[in-house]
Amino acid sequence: MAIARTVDRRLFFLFDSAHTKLAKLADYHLAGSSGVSTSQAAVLTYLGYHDGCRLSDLADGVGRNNSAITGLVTRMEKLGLVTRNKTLDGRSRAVYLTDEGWRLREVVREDFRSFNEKLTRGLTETEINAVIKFLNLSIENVTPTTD
Amino acid sequence: MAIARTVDRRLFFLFDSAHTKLAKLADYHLAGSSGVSTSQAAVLTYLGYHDGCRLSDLADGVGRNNSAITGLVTRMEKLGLVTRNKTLDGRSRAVYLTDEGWRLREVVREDFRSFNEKLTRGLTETEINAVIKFLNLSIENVTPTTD
DNA sequence: CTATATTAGTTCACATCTAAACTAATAGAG
DNA sequence: CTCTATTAGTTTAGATGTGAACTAATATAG
Repeated sequence: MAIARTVDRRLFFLFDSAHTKLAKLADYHLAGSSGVSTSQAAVLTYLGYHDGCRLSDLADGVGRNNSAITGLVTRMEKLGLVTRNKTLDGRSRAVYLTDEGWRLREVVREDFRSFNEKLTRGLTETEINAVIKFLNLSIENVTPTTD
Repeated sequence: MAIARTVDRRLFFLFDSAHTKLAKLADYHLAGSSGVSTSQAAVLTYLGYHDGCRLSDLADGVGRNNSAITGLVTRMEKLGLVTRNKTLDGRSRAVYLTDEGWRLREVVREDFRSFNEKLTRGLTETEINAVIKFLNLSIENVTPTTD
């Protein structure tokens, strides 16, 4: 328990550092092929499964708030990757991938296949599952605010 | 292997989502006590162990680049948490915690003790170690760029 | 000793995030 | 049907991050 307890005290900082490095690395990977940012890649990926979803659903799907999504989608619209369309409910907007969006989505998918493989290199199946459990717990169980 | 392989494809996105949530949660925790941001808390923590280090060392220590550190330290200087001092080498600057910085550092330490405990809730010792291994691998082994 | 290379930080432009305040549209109560 | 509450997105202000270009200082080669 002693060792883990020591590390526990810095677990979040460790997590944060790792995230910064991985995000940078992911951007580096993407820059060489699809050219989109990691955040935009997440949007492309999500829309591939939920094309035409509302902005709020997209926000939930990629784990960001509506405000972040507004900016992200606006930039992606300018790049010609997505479109914002009206819905039956006048308050909401549906987001669709454009042809170019679909094309890049495939490039991104391939990028991340190899990237994610690299992430798990050196870990056993059991260890990978522990990591996934930890990440899911972080997302689902540790939330005090509804936002 | 089938299940893990499916998840592997989205491991980074899962990681990214988890990070966004945890960062928000950490900020929420800190806001209620020390009042500093997560990034600033990382600086306070690191300086507690390496008071007077160079800006570049601080950047390495908290996993950010020099540019990010310049801004972060400037804001913290304005808040009276740190000072920038000259060194023998005229190019570099040493960063020191002020008295207020040291005080807040203790508050932050206590905040994170409970926060990190919460993070590991529901995980076994073995699983926690797998997570730590994964994070360390991410930081150390998956780096193609030097910066 | 000078000319060039390296190193440490900063500045700039801009992507990304958050929270809070705001607008617009729908829903629901009476 | 109208008034109020809720919901969906946007806007704003500001913190944070990146990479690239820049300044200043030290190191090193000749």
